[in-house]
Amino acid sequence: MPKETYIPILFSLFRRYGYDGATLSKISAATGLGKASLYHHFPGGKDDMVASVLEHADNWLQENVLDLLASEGSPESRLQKMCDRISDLYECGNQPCILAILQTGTGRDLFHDKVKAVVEAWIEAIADILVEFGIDKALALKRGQDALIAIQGSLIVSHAVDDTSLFQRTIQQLPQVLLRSE
Amino acid sequence: MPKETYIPILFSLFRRYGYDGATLSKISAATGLGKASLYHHFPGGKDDMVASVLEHADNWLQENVLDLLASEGSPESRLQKMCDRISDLYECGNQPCILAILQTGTGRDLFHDKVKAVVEAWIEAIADILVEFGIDKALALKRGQDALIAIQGSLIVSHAVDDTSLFQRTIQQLPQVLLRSE
DNA sequence: AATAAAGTACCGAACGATCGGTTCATTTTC
DNA sequence: GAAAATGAACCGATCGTTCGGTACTTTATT
Repeated sequence: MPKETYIPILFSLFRRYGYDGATLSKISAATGLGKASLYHHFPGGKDDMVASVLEHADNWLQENVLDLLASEGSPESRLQKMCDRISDLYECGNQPCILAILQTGTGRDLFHDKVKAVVEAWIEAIADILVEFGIDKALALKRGQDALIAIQGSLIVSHAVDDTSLFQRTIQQLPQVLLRSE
Repeated sequence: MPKETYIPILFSLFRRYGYDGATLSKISAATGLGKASLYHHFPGGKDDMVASVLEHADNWLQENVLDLLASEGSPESRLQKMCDRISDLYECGNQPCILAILQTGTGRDLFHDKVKAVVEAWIEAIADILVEFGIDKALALKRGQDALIAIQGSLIVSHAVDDTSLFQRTIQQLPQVLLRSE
């Protein structure tokens, strides 16, 4: 099996258990691969696996959000589509965000720069569409930040209180919150 | 030294490294205590330490937020004070939230119920003060949730992009956002 | 077309290091 | 002197990692 086969499995493991919690034993069991085989696909070991997962997430964001936000259609419909993709990514609020998870423990020191770059790109893409909509640039940037805050926060709180409707409500009202004139 | 002496150290270790990342070696080094001494104060081992930290955080929340929100003064000033305490707790956005951290890895399975209870109590305390202010009960509950979402989300995003002004801005505007009539 | 060489995918076994946890003799404190 | 607190050595288990090697497919050489 090619290396790409195991990326989704690694992705779900790392965002569930974090860098320190996702042990090679767990990874071996989940992928069905022996530890030695894992090192065939990812010579750099666990760090290599996380880096591959992050790269995969970066590509996903580019294709499903950034390109989408820069495409044609009304700002409302584009933001609406983004929210749909986001809801898929986090499985309606049932799955944590790898970007948030990787800010804890050993993972933070190793991948902070990459996480930062991805989050910043995301924020700027949202800000861009708001500027295009006619919103002041400084305000657009703040709202882009607020969008990420709402996404990450609703994921955290939804998991904490075991209620994904919280995440879904937040995502559903996100487009109008971002586009509101006030 | 009494056991309480080490709670703040454990607190800062666990919210920085998470359950799996905060190893006994790190804890021993940070507290200056040998493992035997740690097990004297916390016979239940690491789980006992985390439970004590969570209990400490629960007490902190009770004294600095819940009691405050239920005290006298205008809703604005009480919410304002809560935001000040919150800013202290998270050191102006420089420190993560233990409640968010403990939702990852091994810690999640062990402490999810306790985390859930603390977060729910927090949400309800905010909702109560909004009801007292004259806001509809259902809306007040949503805004209580939104408050926690804003706090947790701004912490995550601030750490991600290395900019605590994001957290500070969110906290600063929280009272008027919660009390807005609309 | 037959054969050699190279590459891909995988695994069992073991490595040294560190994990969380324990034991126990000794020191400190009152 | 009794009780609390501690340092040091140690436990089995697990950590991430490496090694040597097998099976199979693809490419290159003749």
